[in-house]
Amino acid sequence: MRDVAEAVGVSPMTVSRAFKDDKSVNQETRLRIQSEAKRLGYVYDSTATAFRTQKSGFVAVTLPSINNANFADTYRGLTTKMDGGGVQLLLGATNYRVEKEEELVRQLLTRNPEALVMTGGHHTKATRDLIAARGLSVIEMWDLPEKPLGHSVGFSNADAMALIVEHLAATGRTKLAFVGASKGADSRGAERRAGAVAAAERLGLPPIEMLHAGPAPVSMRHGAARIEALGQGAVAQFDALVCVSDPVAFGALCACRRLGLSVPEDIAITGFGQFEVALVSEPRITTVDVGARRIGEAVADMLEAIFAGEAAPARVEVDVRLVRGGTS
Amino acid sequence: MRDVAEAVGVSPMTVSRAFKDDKSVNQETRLRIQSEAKRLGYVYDSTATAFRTQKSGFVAVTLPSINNANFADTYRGLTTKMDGGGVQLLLGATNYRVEKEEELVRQLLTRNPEALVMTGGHHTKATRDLIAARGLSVIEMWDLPEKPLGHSVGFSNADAMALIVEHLAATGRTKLAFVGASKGADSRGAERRAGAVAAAERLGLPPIEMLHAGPAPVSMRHGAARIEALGQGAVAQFDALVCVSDPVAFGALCACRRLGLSVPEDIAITGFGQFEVALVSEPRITTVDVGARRIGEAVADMLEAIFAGEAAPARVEVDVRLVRGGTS
DNA sequence: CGGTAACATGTTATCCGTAACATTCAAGCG
DNA sequence: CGCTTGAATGTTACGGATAACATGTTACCG
Repeated sequence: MRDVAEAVGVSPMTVSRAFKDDKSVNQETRLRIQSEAKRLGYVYDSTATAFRTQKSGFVAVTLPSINNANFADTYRGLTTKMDGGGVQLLLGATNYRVEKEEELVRQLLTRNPEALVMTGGHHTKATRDLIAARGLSVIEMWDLPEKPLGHSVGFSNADAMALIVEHLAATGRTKLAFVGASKGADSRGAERRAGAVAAAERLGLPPIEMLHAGPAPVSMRHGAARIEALGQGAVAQFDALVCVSDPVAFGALCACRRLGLSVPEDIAITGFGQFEVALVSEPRITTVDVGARRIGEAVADMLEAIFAGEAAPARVEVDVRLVRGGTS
Repeated sequence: MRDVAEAVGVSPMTVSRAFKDDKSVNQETRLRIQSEAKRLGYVYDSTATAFRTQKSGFVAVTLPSINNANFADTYRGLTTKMDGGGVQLLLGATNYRVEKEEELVRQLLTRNPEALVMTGGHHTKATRDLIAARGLSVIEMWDLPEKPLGHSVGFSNADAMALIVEHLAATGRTKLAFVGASKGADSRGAERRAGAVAAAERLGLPPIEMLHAGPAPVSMRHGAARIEALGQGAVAQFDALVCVSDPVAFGALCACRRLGLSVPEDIAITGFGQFEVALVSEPRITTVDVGARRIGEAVADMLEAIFAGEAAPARVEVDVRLVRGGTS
């Protein structure tokens, strides 16, 4: 920047101003500076700016996994809406583990992000302390925690799953099995399971059988493997497979087909999250649309308000709705 | 850091050393510093370090889309292998457009990344100039460009697609249609199409019909919509649908089922990329395993070598192999 | 006991923009 | 003509960590 300043014959301060939208710089001077900067191959250094102003221009985001179309949709909603806002997203994956999240948050915080967006409402104590000590704006998404750290955008996984169970009960299904990850790993999955169990009890259905498809994250192959391993006889004892997500449901659907069970005649299958596969598969999978993308957009709106110094709502609940497909 | 130094009764320099693996710090002093830092809630500031040392600790990565399981796998391969290496990935999505890529690279470069990993080998001139002016280490992945900017890790999309066409020809299919994005948008898709066309010509097959499923990116729904829109009669004129990717193939498979065509008896369907859906669907989809994850891992190895100052290979070709499923 | 190596810590200057304040100059006004 | 005002630019002093060099301290040697 000094070089550019000397070449043009002004002070570095003027060059600095010329690169921002400071209107006090003479138009002609600005043009001369810009052309000279280009000629010299000068590239503005965000690092120095971040250092001097103590504003990094980063928003840190944690996702359980990048390899999940739901979270990817949320991320896309976020990026698309924030595009051009002058902030960059700094992404990290927790692999569904709060310990990994803690490590990640620690790492992300060293970059001085101006806000932190986390997926989920379960964190280690150290994570919470780290954040609290900072006075950093926090948004938790995908859950609506009872004790939020700051803002939250999401929905109740338990209530959303109850929609499914109510629908199955209303269509005469009574012998339900829940297909999900083994206990503990994925908190959203656990809440969905709890929601299903509670809804079944409330509706007077027999207890739901638990089919563990392995440690989180579980996807198509795990759903398929679990059902195929059970075998036709065991699966046929149920009249509905309540799956923790659409990919798992799809896996279960394919497995049922291989086992010679027809869906939905012999057995109903439901998913969760409205992944693309649920909309396209034949038959389409009954699921719950949780508006993954809208969550991201709502978070972006909230961030915008926070940065503008406006009052942002502490809690935004996004709508969820049952989407009935051909599998139930 | 000064606060911590004062609390412990040492100079800031000693604190700085204690946070690195500088062995010259007394073990006891280091422990005192660490406990005091923890007590005071001190968090190391990467921004200042990046500024002072002129090393950002960032590796910039561009992907066409985060919403693609193949690229997500590559990214996971990258992160998993680089974990603990002290560098952070700075991710951006180009939405399959070189102009967006240019803007993104411009933005990423202001953060002084120590290396730049880009998906694909097609860039605007401005992008190439920006990178050249920096003398930055570059790795292009997923393609093997004729004129690479630096290192490259990938495979020939055309050759990989030829494996599919050869397989179809060997199993007696002759009336092929290619289902992909409309021309131009996605360079990898375009290369696959070109590869299919060339292979068909070489094998003496009739020219491949082009079925455009819309602008890139195309996924399940686009494949399904294109085939359903054609109708049973038109589709039945072909004996194989060569799809640009597994999701498109899956969409086509579901559409064929809806149209009452049986796969593979009436028509064969092939995908590309070995997405999970290809492995799980019933029947499984014939595809090409391109080792998405291995690409990421190979890039990580290359980065490691580059940072260690070792000689890294300019070009790494990953193996691809045909994976035959039940759709052909 | 002087000398030296090995270890542990301190001092100083600096990375590059920019906030805050100071200055210059021309124009406009009573 | 003196004064004010606004536009354009300059000056100074940082931000937090660290490279390079300097210093102090202990241990051990012949």
